Amino acid sequence: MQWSQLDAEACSLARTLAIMGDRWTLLILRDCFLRIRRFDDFQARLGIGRPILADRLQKLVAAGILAKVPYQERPVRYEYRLTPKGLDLYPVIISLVHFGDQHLAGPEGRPVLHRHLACGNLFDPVLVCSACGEPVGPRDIVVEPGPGARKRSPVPSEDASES
Amino acid sequence: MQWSQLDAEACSLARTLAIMGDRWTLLILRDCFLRIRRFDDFQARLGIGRPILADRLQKLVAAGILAKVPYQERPVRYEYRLTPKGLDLYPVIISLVHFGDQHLAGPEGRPVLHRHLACGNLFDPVLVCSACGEPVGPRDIVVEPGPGARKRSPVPSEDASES
DNA sequence: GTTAGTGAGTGTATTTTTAGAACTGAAGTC
DNA sequence: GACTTCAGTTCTAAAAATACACTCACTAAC
Repeated sequence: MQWSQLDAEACSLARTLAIMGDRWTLLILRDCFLRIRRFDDFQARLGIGRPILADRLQKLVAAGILAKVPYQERPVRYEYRLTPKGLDLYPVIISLVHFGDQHLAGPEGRPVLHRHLACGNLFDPVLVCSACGEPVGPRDIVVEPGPGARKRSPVPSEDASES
Repeated sequence: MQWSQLDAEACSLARTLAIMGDRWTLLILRDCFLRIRRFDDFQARLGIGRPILADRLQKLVAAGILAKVPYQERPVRYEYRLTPKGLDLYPVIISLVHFGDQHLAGPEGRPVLHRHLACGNLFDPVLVCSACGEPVGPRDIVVEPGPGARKRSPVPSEDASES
């Protein structure tokens, strides 16, 4: 399988990874959620090479995750803002951060804490079922083919013919 | 910034990405959650090159996300199983899949659906606050330095010294 | 007791990415 | 007119990922 044909896979994970599966994209997105918006700010914070940054920003714009909007006219300068689609990536970022918090924090503890404005408490993200509101774990779920399924679905059944 | 020093960053996202930030690792993990466990099964399903697969599995074992356990003795053969730490990556996988479901599904619809065994319904994952149980979005949270914070925290304040 | 077959990997050559610096270009500032 | 800022682009060299064929250990068959 080639990287470029990942998005043709009938797998939502593969399609998502086709957009954000490289080293830098998620780091750029992290900064987007921290309200970094300008080219040079990304570059300075991340220490990323300019050509790579330009390429990644362009791809994120093409994917509809960021929007390039002018913030001044005379020399036209653009900044990059999360679109509603981009904002939907928040659970991904938070889940990733939470895993790092749980398992990868050094002896000093977590680098950052998250406070929920609505209730005022420090919190951890919890994944719950939209139907019943209970937390869901890896063994609480069954995967079923959906309308967009193709033969090579993530369900391991392709060896059925030789069993 | 070099890829290799990502895990030294005082950022949980960067540390997590240092383990799983490449093209293949998350795809391998997806298959792990679908109970794929053997070298050749991964290889056949993913179409990944054997050297890359060997490398990634080794790294995941080193990171404590997978465990290599023998499943037969005579020629000692190993399979790769998720550790408890690995199981904690479930929210990451599910969030990524859900983003793909929402925004990247083709006109035919979602490739797979998820059913919650506990309540029996098809569902979407929702991220809620562990303290109050309410859903959290990108603008409902403030980030505060934690005990493991260093000067280069994700909060944009590093230019203070040179301004 | 050679020969073929399987599962799990290595080694090497090739392609891709990436890093890093310098350059462009438009506009404002001194 | 020289200098600076921002947002890139264009180079080259170096690092990394990748594909492909190959090895190794063992089993089963002949």
